[in-house]
Amino acid sequence: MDTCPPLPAFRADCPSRVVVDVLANKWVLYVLALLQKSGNPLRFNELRHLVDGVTQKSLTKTLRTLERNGLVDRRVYAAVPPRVEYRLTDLGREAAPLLAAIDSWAAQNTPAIVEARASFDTASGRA
Amino acid sequence: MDTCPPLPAFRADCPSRVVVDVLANKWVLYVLALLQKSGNPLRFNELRHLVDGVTQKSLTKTLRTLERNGLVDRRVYAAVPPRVEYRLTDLGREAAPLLAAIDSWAAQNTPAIVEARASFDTASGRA
DNA sequence: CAGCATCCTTCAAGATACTG
DNA sequence: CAGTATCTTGAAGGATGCTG
Repeated sequence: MDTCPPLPAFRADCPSRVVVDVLANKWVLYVLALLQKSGNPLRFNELRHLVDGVTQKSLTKTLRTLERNGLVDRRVYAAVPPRVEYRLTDLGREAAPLLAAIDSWAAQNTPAIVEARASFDTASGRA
Repeated sequence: MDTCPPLPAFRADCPSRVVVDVLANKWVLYVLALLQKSGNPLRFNELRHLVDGVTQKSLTKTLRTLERNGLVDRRVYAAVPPRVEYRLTDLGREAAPLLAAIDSWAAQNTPAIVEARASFDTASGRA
């Protein structure tokens, strides 16, 4: 049930597949990594500006998905103006470092990737 | 250049953003994780069957992307029938464990996620 | 402030057929 | 075997306007 030996989630009918589908997403990665690095709960508009380039619609959808999958806790405060805070759940606190690690690795290895890309493009572009 | 303090890749104009965009992908995760767990090079159709559910088109595109970004090496053998092997580059060998870790975590925590999801759905579905 | 609703575009992915 | 080419669909994402 919880594992699909020998290779988790590679089979389409494996339950963990849907979990990977949730996590292997750009905005999910940014939101979880940011909530972790922040250490504090973040409000909707805080996330909106921290996750540069995300639209309100995409962020809403991302946060709903994370909430639905038990990775993020959405807390609404009865106040005017409205105040909604998002924080990692215990489950989210486990997953976030895995995604943050990808962001860190990406940042460190961007030059190598950019170089590989340029090399590939020139090799393909010309004979 | 390589880092965007204090939060890598969260700004849209940060170069590492494109690297995250490559890695935060379902098929990329599976291909890299499989190549790592295999330890050996894998042929196109081997990957096609191991990554259950991927279409030939999507796999081709995924592999091209990985090759272009220096994560996978594509080796063609002049033979009949044609033989093409894919293996991790040094860069790919660094990145793969990070993605494999997500797959493992997903497999281990699927029950919790499924439960959270059911809980959320019943709470939303009814008053 | 934190969203939901709507419209519209685009572009990624599936199905299918063909080739070096 | 390992792809490429084409067609079609449908879901993701942007823009805009409105609301509790």
